[in-house]
Amino acid sequence: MGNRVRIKDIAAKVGVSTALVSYVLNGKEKEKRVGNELVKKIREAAAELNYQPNQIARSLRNGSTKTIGLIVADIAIPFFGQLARVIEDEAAKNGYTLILGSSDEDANKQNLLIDTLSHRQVDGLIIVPADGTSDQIAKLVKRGMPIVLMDRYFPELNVSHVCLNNYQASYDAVRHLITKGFQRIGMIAYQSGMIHMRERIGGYREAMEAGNFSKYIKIIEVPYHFTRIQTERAIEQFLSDNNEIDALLFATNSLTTAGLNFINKKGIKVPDQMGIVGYDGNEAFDFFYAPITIVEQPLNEIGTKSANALMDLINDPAKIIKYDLSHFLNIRNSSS
Amino acid sequence: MGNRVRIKDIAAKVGVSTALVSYVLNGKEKEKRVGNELVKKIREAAAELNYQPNQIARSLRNGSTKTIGLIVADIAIPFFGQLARVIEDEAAKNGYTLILGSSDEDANKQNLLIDTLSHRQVDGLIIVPADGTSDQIAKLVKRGMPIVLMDRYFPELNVSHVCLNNYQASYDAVRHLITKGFQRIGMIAYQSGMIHMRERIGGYREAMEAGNFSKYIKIIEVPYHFTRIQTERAIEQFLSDNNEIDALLFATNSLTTAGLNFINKKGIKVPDQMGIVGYDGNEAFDFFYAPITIVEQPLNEIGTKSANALMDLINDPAKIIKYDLSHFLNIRNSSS
DNA sequence: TTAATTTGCTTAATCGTTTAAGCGAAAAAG
DNA sequence: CTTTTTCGCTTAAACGATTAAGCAAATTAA
Repeated sequence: MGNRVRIKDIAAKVGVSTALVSYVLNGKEKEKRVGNELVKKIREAAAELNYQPNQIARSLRNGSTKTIGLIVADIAIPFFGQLARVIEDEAAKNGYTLILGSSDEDANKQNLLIDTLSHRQVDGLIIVPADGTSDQIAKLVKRGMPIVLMDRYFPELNVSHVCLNNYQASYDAVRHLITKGFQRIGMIAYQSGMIHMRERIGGYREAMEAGNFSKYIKIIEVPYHFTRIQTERAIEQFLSDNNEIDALLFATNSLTTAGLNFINKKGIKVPDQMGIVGYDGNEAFDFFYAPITIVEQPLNEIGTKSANALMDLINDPAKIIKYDLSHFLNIRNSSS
Repeated sequence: MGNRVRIKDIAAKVGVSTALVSYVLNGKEKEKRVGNELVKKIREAAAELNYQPNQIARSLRNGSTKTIGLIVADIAIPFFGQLARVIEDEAAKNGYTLILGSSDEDANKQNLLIDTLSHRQVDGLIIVPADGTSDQIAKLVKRGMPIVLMDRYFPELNVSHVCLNNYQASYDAVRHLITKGFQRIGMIAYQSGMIHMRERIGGYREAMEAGNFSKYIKIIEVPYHFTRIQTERAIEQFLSDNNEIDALLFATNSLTTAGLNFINKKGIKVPDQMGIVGYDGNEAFDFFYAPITIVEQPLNEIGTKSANALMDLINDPAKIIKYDLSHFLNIRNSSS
């Protein structure tokens, strides 16, 4: 703490100015033509005193913290945890460190996090934006903050993003179910105006129409909180309708989990009584008696592309990049 | 970026010194007796210019970054993701922000992370220490860095920690299996000198001895990498022995997952042919045809206690706290 | 009326780095 | 032998905030 060694201490020990020490420790001894003898002495003194550079001071002076902020919905959700890990590694390769925040899909929390992180002078932000936060993002961009949106984006904003091609993913999932003979396919999604959810729903809808099953289109959107109970209610509602459903497309991992639990409880057999396709892999779905067919997202690609898009943006504010990546439909027993 | 507003700009706009602005924005206008008129003007100017404090400059001056470093084995593992989330929230309540790192249970990576984070002047560290890093921790402590070890600790060091009472947890799990009539209970653990693993193994061993089943004690320790294949080999080895086993205790979540996959593949029936108890809950284990009995750790308690222990330590370096928390044995079909 | 105190502000140092500018001395060029 | 260039180093400002110290002016006390 108080005994921290500063450049000044090394300078004093060797008997030179702090400038020389800084040059040497930053590897600029050639460029700044520091004498060979002193280079050695400075290196030795730094090692001997166990000098640890103060990145805060350096950040203040350089105007760059080599830090990137990551705002996800909830780091406890494996999908985001895995993305965080990929981003962490990719950032580290380039000398960046991660500062973390979870928004709980809440606009106010997200706003607080953005403030906290930008006060900490992060060089850029990777954000999984919450519903209705287009203004927050727009304001940030106008202030000149490098931003990459991940998992979702705002079509009205010209901001970098790395997402799944959600429309295509849902479309393919439904096509697959139809191919397997399912017709009365229902969908359970989150109540959200965000594009990723609208596209997942849109893909479902259009695939149903393309299959001439418009009359069987049934979508229930549940709120983000109390997912479990709301999902149960949604399924109950599906079941109590005259036109029973014979398959379900779940728009996220947690909806799938909640749904399967309930389907199990009700004794509904998968896939005989109900075909199932979910989003985002999970070990849980491998252990289900009928392993679950999954729309898999390319996590590594999303993470690395997000990190690199941000670092590119930091170096060149004009470099706006938009990715809509492809899914992989991992077909298993639950849908055949 | 370049258009950032500084205290100096507010001072210029109002026509006062930067000192006054700082006093007002920090709520010290009474203490420092700033005139009411100016207080209002300064507040207005700050709002009008949309002043955003520079936490880096403040950190440098104050010698505190209001930042805590969190080093886990892998943030992509839900167990650590959930802990991170709890810590994030608890830290945020006290104005602290999280900086994140994953060590992969690797001493070198951990060392790099510790350097990176301490260069960034984190006020303290919460570490899930990798095997063989006692020296790293000791050195940090000697340097005066506030540290809380989580999930595991080093008995030889007088450092704060928040862990499970792993001995008791394994002991209870084995007692439970014995009660249910299992006798030839094997254990699959990680190859690790870390106390948490030694205690989990120790608890197993002593419960077996207490049940007069010493002769059935069989432990295989698999390396951290290539868990999947190594776990399969371990189970094969158990099965090929003369004394077949009738139950398995898995020392972690990922071992359980790997093990169940293989047991499934081999067509072994749980619990009739093999009783199972694992560590750390996971949705996956609810969906297994025989839901898995689990040693559940009190994640919220571990996280909040770790965060608070660290913040206490930051405020009072003498306040060393050690918790060994209790598990909850969630008994389900896999063991009865 | 003078001295002491209070009020309300400014000045300037400081945190630990980085780096442009400058300055003798030595070496090279004329 | 003088001038120019190169070499090897130091000085000091800057990043943006905080805060101890100081200083007039106004107020109160003596």
